[in-house]
Amino acid sequence: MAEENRFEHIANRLRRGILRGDLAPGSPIKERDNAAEMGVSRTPMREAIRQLANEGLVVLRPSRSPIVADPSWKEISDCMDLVRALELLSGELACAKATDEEIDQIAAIQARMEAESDSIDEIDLFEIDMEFHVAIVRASHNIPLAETHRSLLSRLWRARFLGSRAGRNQDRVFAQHQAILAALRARDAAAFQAELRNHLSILKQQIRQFYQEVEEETA
Amino acid sequence: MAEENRFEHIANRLRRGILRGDLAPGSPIKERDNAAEMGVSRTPMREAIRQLANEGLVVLRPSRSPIVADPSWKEISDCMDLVRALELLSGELACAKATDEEIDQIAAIQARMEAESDSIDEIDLFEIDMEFHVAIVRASHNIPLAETHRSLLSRLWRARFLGSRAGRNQDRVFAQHQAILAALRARDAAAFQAELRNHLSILKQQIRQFYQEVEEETA
DNA sequence: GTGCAAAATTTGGTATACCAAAATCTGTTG
DNA sequence: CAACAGATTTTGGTATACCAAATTTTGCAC
Repeated sequence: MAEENRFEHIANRLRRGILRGDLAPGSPIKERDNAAEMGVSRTPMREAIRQLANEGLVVLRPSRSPIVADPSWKEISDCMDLVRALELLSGELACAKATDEEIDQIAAIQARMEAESDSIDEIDLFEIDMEFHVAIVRASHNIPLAETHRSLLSRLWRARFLGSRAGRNQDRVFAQHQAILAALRARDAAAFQAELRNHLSILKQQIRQFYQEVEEETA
Repeated sequence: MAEENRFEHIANRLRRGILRGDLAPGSPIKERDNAAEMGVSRTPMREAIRQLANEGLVVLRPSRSPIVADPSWKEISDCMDLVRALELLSGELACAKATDEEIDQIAAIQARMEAESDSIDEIDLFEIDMEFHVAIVRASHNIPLAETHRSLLSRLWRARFLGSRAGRNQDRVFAQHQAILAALRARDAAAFQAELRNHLSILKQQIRQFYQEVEEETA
């Protein structure tokens, strides 16, 4: 994956920690302590924290330690609405501009997902799911769109992961992906968007359910 | 406006320079030289450059000076498609959720724009135009959406400014803004989106024209 | 025990110095 | 004159030290 600067390395490490839940939402990330702990100076740690901050994974507070973001359901929901809008646009563009090779690649991702679904790690499987969506957006041939989408997805990663784990409906997800793929193959933007809407609305529903359960437990 | 850190100050200054065209697209921004020139150390200059980089205004190259971004027409066009998608979503949400006060505020912005149109600076007028669009997005009550939109707008600022200057059709813009506003007042999402599409397509057309003229001159 | 003021700590921000990699310049050699 | 190897410069990255603002703790007085 190319060269990895120290601060990128730290950022990745922190990101993983946050997304896997090792660093609890709301817990502080002290610049100095954390840097010392990982054996680096403040400088790269600073950059890493900034990076995660503008990915939305940590929040900076004036004169206070940065803390791991703890998004409300509203925030998650807002992000998902945004992701939906971006993927709908991607669908329109991809149906018009994607090359046949790109569509084959997307299909290959889905095939891989189905093939490995019961032999691999929960997290790895989920990563493939994300890849599927990312590949579709990339097929739009709109780079700023792809970048924006990627950044939002990483912000939603944890919520989507927890939701999908709670959901336990792999087969239905596969069917939805296949339907989306078929629409793309047919270059039928309207069908694509309909299927995508359906897929994402189910996903969102799942996550909402998960958040409600957590709230009930907390209350 | 809050407090302004040194690096924010530098970032703003550089941004203005880029957007106004004082720093030509493609010209290098040397960390050290630039820092010395502005009487600060490398540290805040670094942060400022990073900031502008992830706003898309400068591009970082490995082992080379960062340079002022020089977006192609394709890139501008892609960003505008993205902005359009975001504003269309905002319209849908704003029609459903904006408060009457917010709508009044948007109307006030437009009124101010019309009132001051021939007494103020070209750039200031343009700033008000941007404010109008930002206010609509804010009325969606979707913060991630607003942030994403803001970041993209700043990236497009220069292109839109140059396009609008070339266009010289203030009255038509006013009419379009009023139409959008009326749809919002009526909470008619479909009408809102139709008017917005129209407005943005004209804007884009203008910018395209401008880019073509520049290309012809260069060729 | 309570309230408040002063001291100590924590924090972000900045300056400066150093290093290694990369790019560029330079001088020599064929 | 061309090509190539070595030296120099430029660049980004990192470590470290210092400062001021803000927070937190401490301790004294009532």
